[in-house]
Amino acid sequence: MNSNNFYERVYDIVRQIPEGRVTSYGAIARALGAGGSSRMVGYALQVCGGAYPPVPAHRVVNRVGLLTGKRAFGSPTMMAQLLENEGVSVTDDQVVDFDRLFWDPGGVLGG
DNA sequence: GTGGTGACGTATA
DNA sequence: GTATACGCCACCA
Repeated sequence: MNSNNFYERVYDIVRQIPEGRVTSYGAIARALGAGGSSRMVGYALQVCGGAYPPVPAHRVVNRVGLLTGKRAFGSPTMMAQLLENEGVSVTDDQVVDFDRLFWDPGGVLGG
């Protein structure tokens, strides 16, 4: 399994995020068994640039829908634009209707 | 091997 | 409800 590494664990889940949806670090962390290690999730996404297939890190935000990792895309607005490209509205670096667009990785992986 | 850091989340005052 | 402190654990020096 290529998911033996912690990073790929995160990548695998993030890539499961459907288009036009978003999720939180905590949800991903719990899905991979990290639970309170939500910080490691974002850390992994920061270096997702060397992962393949590419990881839609722009679909991952904090638990309030805030685009905290926007700076990891090279531009402070790139993350928001990528989301808008998929139909996700973003205001003030914050996802609109986050609760509605929220996607639970465990709800799919768990079957 | 030890110390510091971090795209977060939870608990406490 | 707002503000502060802690924990969590993998990566880097």
